[in-house]
Parts: sequence; C-alpha cells; structure tokens
Amino acid sequence: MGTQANTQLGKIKKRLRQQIQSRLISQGQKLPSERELSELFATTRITIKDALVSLETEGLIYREERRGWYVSPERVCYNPLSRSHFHQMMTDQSRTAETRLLNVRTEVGGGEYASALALQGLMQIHVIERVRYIDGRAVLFVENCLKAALFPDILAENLTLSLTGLYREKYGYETQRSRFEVIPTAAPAHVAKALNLAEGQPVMKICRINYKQDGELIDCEFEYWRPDAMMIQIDSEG
Amino acid sequence: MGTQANTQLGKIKKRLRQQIQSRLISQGQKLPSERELSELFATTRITIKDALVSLETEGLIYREERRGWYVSPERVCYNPLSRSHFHQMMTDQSRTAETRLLNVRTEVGGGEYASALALQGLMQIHVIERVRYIDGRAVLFVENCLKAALFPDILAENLTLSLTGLYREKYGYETQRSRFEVIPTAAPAHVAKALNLAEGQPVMKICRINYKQDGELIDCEFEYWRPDAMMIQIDSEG
DNA sequence: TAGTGGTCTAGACCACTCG
DNA sequence: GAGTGGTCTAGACCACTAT
Repeated sequence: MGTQANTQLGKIKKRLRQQIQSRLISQGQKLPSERELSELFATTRITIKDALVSLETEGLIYREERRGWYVSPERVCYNPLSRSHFHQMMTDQSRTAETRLLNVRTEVGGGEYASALALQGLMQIHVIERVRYIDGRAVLFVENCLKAALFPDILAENLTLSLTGLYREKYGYETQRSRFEVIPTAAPAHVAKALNLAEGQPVMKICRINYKQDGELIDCEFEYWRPDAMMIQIDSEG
Repeated sequence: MGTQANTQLGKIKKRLRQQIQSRLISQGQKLPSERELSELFATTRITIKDALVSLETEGLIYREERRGWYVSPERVCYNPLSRSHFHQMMTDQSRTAETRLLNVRTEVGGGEYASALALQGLMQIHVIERVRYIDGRAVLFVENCLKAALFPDILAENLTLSLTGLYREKYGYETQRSRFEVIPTAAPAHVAKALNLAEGQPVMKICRINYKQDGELIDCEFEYWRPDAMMIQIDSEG
C-alpha cells in the first residue's frame, strides 16, 4: 500500500472532503482555524496544514492569507478564445463579476513586456493592472500592456470596462486573437498581494497577445488566476 | 514588508533559484538530499521542504517520490487543438518522446467515463492507460476511453502508437476535436503512481472528447501532466 | 542495508487581519 | 488585543528506492 489511505493525513483529507462534498460546510464558508482543527483531529498544526494544502491543490478549498481557509465555490468555465467579455461570460454562468482598477503606469517597455510585444528598440507602453472578482471573491489579476502610441488618451477612459470594447469603440481596432499560453506556476509577489495569496502559491498564468485587423500587434495581457476558481473550456469546430 | 525577502525561506529559495537559473545545477540533475540541504542552510528539513515545494510550484524543480528532487527541463509546448500527434509535436521541439502501455481493460461504463461519453444506459467501453515520456522522464498519464462497439479488435493492435492514427487507418474515423477542458488539480492515486508523484501533488488535467466526421462521439481522453513539464500554447485564426 | 522523501510530534515566535 | 496563518526549531519513525 503506497497510498495515504491509512495515514493520519489521508484520514483527515478524507473526512474534510466528505464534509465539504456533502455540503455540511457550504461554499465560501470558513473552515475552523488550523489550531482548532489540530485539536479536533488530535494532531499537530503541521499535519493539518499538509492536509489543507493537499485539498487546496485539489481545488476544494482556498485560503486568504492570514485570514483562514474557505470552501471553494464551483469553478467557472473560461474560454480564452471567446469573443465575449469577461463580465458577459460570468453572467452567462449566473455569476456576478466585478473589475477594479489597481494601478496604471506608463513606462519604457522592457523584460517580459518587451518580448511579449516583440518591441524593437525603446517604446512607451501603458501597463494597466486590474483585479477581477467573481461573486465578491478576488480570483483574477490582469496586467494589460499596450503600445502607448496606438492608444492616445486611453488612460482618461473608464478602465474597469472591457478593454477590447474600448479598442473597438474608441479606436476602431478589432482584436483578432492570435496566440495564448497557459502556464501553471507560482504567484509573483505583486500578484499574490492583489489576490490575498501567500507568495509562492500556485496560480494559472495565461498570456495572450492581441493583434488588430491589419495584423499589427496592439497589446498583450497577463492573467493570473486562482487555480481553484476556474477551468479552461474550449470548443473547436473541426 | 509582506514579502519573503528577508525570511529564511525567501533566502533559500532565492539561492537555489540562482543556482538553477545560472545552470550551476543543470537540467535533470538531482539536488542534494533534504537532509544535506538542511545542513548546508543551517535549518530544519521542514523549512527546506517548504522552499523546495515552492520552487516546485514555480516549475523550476520536480520530485520523484522517495527518490529526490531534480531540476526541471524546459517546458514543452502542447497544443491540444493540433492535428499532429504527440510524438510529432515533441520531435518538432527537438525532444524525444516515448509511449508505454500500462493497462487495458474492458468494462461497463460508469462514473466519470459515462458522463464524459454521454452514455445512455449500460454500454461496454475499453479503457487504455498509457504513460508518455519526454527525454526519458514520465510526464504524462493518459486514459483513453472508447465505446467498444465502435472499435472491434482494437485491443489486438499496437496501442503505443497514435490512437487517432489507428482510428483513421483501421476504422476510417476522422476525429474532429470538439471540446477540451483544462483543470489544475491533484493527482489521483493511480496517476501519482504512474508518474512517480506523491499522492495529492498538483497535475494539469486535460479532458478531451472526440467526435468522428458524422458527429458521433467516439472516445474521450483524460490526460494528467506533470505541471512543470508543459505549457499549453494555442494559436487561433480570427 | 543505506539513503531518500513522506509523515508526524510538540512546541515557538512573527506578521498580519479584524473588531 | 485576540486570533489567524506564515515561518521556524529539533527532533522521530516509516515506506519505499536503489544497490
């Protein structure tokens, strides 16, 4: 038996899983504290924590840094190829979505931005940082990185709305999705802070590069999702 | 300062990251044991383990259960929409691929299989379990689940080759990809065993459902990837 | 059989959140 | 100020791998 079935860890996971899946603890609800759990299960905090981290990996629970552990709501389906906006996609799934602007800055592109935008030489870019909430929970940190020259005065607009909508209405750019990547990795510090994660916790990173109708690259986007909050779902014709 | 910058954990992570990124430890190479590392850094195994798990989440290192920690090779790019076979995709990236048949069984469909195949009533299915290796490392566990009635005598074929190729050549079925899902989750026991993971470690689960040219559903596939081994990359026209 | 990671005990202090 | 998770110490035994 190489399994955890008969270990403390396995028993604790199994028990908590039962409680969650039978809805004895409901979605979004807080679990007892690690100290309480360690008394309940007559073990140490380390063992409890190992069990919680494991359930977190399954996507059953999540944590808010120094606040506690909570039962994960159902995953939302996310289609990076879809034409519809984030808010629309969530509404279609009977979820409420909200976007907050965190920070905007203009700088000379470098590093990850420069290579994603295929910048040749020095060029100004706008970086727009936003956080998206689903049913009140911060689940997605988004960094949009725009070639400034293509978007005069965009920073004066309402940036909590759909940027692709703004591209179309204000500038006449139709975005044609071209490439995106999905990478499971750890949250960088600024992302962790925005999502109430501890540094180094897992996130799903999605990088997307958008081109307009004439084929010119206009912006790139870095999304960081809480991994328990989503699944990617793509339908393809043929 | 909410960051790890000045903690033991942060320092250990930073130091190991430097060693890896500067190629002082090369890809595929084994790290010193947790006990050795805890002496080197003058700390306990628990702290070392926390640092290693965090680097594992980043995708920088990986573990083989009870064997040790290793530096991750570069991620391969994987396109679930691509028409080309797994082996072809890897060869295109100058990687060597190998597939081994783990297990084959025929059963009456139920549970996850039944719902993925949209089975109505009881029906026999073949379940084919395989492990795929990239450059000698087991990185992908695949479960194919076929409606048995559509594939007479398929179990007598060489099942380490491309199944979609077999569908086409032996049965005249052209698969038209229709839907796939990507879900970050924890490895179930049988997957963990096949990939030398510990139970509960993170994997990328990809579920795909294949239809043939007339629209009939023919099989579904459950892939479980080591998360440090891959990134999903999709190009779309339009 | 020696060595590895996996699990586990029994504590401690710290940084941070919340009321 | 009380409570939380985050970090940390100093050990231990066990299941398994490799030889």
